[in-house]
Amino acid sequence: MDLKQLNVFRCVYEERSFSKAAERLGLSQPTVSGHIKALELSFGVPLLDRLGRKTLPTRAGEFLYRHSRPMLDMRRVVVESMGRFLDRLEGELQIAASTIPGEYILPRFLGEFHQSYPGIRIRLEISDSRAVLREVRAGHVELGVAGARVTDRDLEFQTITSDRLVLAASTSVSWANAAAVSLVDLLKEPLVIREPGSGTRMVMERKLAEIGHRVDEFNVVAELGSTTAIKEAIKAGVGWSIVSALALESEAARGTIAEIPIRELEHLERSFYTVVNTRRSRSPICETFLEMLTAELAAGAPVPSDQK
Amino acid sequence: MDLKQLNVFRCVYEERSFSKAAERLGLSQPTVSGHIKALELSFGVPLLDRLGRKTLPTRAGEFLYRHSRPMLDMRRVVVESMGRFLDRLEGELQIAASTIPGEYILPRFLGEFHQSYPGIRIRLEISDSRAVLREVRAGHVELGVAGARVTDRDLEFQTITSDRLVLAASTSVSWANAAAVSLVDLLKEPLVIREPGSGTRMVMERKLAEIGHRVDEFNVVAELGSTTAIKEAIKAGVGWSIVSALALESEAARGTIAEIPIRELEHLERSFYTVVNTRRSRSPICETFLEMLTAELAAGAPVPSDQK
DNA sequence: TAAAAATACTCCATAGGTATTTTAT
DNA sequence: ATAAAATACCTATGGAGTATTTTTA
Repeated sequence: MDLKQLNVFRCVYEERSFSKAAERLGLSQPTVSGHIKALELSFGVPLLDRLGRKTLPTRAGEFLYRHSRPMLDMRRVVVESMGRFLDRLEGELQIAASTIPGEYILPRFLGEFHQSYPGIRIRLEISDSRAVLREVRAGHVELGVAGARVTDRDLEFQTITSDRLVLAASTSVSWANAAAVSLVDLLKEPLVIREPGSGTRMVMERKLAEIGHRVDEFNVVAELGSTTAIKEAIKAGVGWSIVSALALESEAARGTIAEIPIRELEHLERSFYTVVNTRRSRSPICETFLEMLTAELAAGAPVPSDQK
Repeated sequence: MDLKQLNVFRCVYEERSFSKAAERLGLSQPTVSGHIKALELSFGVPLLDRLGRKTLPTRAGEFLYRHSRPMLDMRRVVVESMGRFLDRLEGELQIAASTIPGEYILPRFLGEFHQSYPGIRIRLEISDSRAVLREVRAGHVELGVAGARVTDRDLEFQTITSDRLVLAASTSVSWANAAAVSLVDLLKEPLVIREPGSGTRMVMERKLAEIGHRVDEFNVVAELGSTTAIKEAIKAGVGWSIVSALALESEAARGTIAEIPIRELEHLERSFYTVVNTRRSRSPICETFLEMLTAELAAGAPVPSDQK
C-alpha cells in the first residue's frame, strides 16, 4: 500500500470510473486498473464493484477511502510545508550570540529581517563567546555571532563589524576627567571584568599581553557574567573596566559613565564574527540571514559607534 | 516523495546512521543511500549531514521529519484499521428490513450477533418489503430482510424462516368465537389492510387470488403503513385484518385480539427472505451475518410461532 | 452497438542486491 | 586501521505505455 496506489484509488472512488480517473491523473486506463488490482490483492478484498457503465465502491472500499483520505491530504500538506521551508516562508533559525552582538548589534537587525521573512521564527540565545562557539561546534545552533575567534577546522568565521574597547569608570573617580590615563596608574584601582569565556575579556587579555601586562596584575574585585552587570557595577563605584563602546553608548551620552583614553592603547579595536559549523550544511534561511547580515553591516549601515 | 522513501528517511533519522537503518529495515546500506539521495534530489536540499562516524539531520531533515512523522504513523493506522475491518472487528452493517422481520425476527437475533461482533455497528432501517428491495437494488444497503420476493436478476433471495398469516378481529365482533369463518361472510365486514408495498399484503392478495377473490371486493375501511397500527385499529374495533402470527403473539396470548380460522384457507403460510444485490460484492461482516442468521433460523431455533 | 474495464504485451525506470572505493576518525 | 557512506554495476520487479478483447448496458 503506497501513496501512488492510494491516490489512484481515491480518484477512481471519487470519479466512480476507471477511465475518468485515468484522465484526471494523466495515466492510461490499464495503468489505473493495475494499481487498483494491486491494492485489492494486497488487502485481499475487492474495493470497487465494476458495474458495466459505472463503478461503485464496496463497503471495504468505502472504509478504505474514509480512513486513507486524511493521509493523502497530509501528503499534500507535507510537500507544501517543505516548499514553504525552502522558500523561507516557514521555519526557525536558531542563533547563539555573545552579549554585545546579542544585545546591541542583532536586535535592531532582527526587525528588518522579520519584515522580509515574517514566517521565520528566530530563536536568539545569548551567552558569552566561548559558549557560542561550543554551541555551534556541537551543532545545537546553526549560526553563532561572537566577539572572539579561534582556529578550529570545524568552525568558519566571518567578520561582520568592529567596535572599540574603551576604558569605563565612574564619573566620581578622581581621574575621571583626565585627558588620558596610563595602565600602570590603574594597577591598584579596583577593576571589574567579564568572565574568561567573554569575547571582550579575551580581546582585552590579548591586548594587555601585547604591551606586557596580565589581568592578574590588576586589582580585580569582581568577575561578572554580563556587560549590563559590569556597567551597573561601574555606576555603583565598584570599579573601572574595559568595555565595548557599543554597550556604553547611552551612558556615555548621558554622562553617567566616564570614557577615558588609555595612553598605552590608542586603537583598542575588536571585531565581531559570524560563525558556522563547516561540517554541517546550512539551511536556506540561514544562508539568507548571513547574506542580509553581512550586506547590512559591511556595505550599508555602519554600526552606531562609527556613526558618532 | 513516497512512503517507502519517507520510512527509510525516518529510520536513518532515528538511528542517526545509514547502516543501522538498513539493518533495521532489512535492506542493504547502498539501498538506503539510494532512497535518501532520491528524497534529497526531489526536494533539492540535503536532509542529512554525513559526518563520518555519525549522521545528523540538517534543519531541512529536522523539518521534514517533524512534518512527515504523523503521516507514517497514519499509514500504520490505516493498515491496522483495514485489518480490523477484514477481521470483522470494526465496521458497519446496513440492513433494511420490512416490519415483521425488523420488529419481530431480527431484534432478538441482533443481541446475539453483537455478542460475537461487538465492534460492528448495525444500522437497521425498517420499512415495507417493496422499499427494502428497492434499497437493496440501489445498493444503499447491503442486506435486506423482507416478507416477499420478486424475480429480478439483480436480487438474490434466500428463505430464512416462515410464519402463518391469521385472521385477526376484535374480541367484540359477533363472530369472534366462531370455530371458523368463511371469507364470503366477511365481504361486508370492515377490513383494515397494509399498504400495497407490504409483504403481508402481497401474500394476502396472492392467496386471495388463488381462491378467486380480490381485495377490492371487500369493505376496505383503512390502509395503514404498519403492523402495529393495524393491531391498534383492530382493538379499537375499526375492522378485521389478516396479519402475521408473529406480530399477534402477545395480543393472542392476552386475548385482546381474536384469532379466527378461515374456512377456505387452511395453511396461510408466508416466508421471509434475506435479499442481497447480485451485482455487488458483499463485505466480510455481511457474509458472516448471513451465515449466522441462516444457521440460527434454519437449524437451531425455530421462530416462536412454531414453538407454540 | 458502444462504453468501460480487463487482458496481453512491451519497455524502461528503479528498488533491490553485491563488490568495491572513498572518506573520515 | 577501521567504520561508514558512496560509487559502480547488475538483476528483477513493477509502473508505464499501446493494442486488443471481454463484458454489459
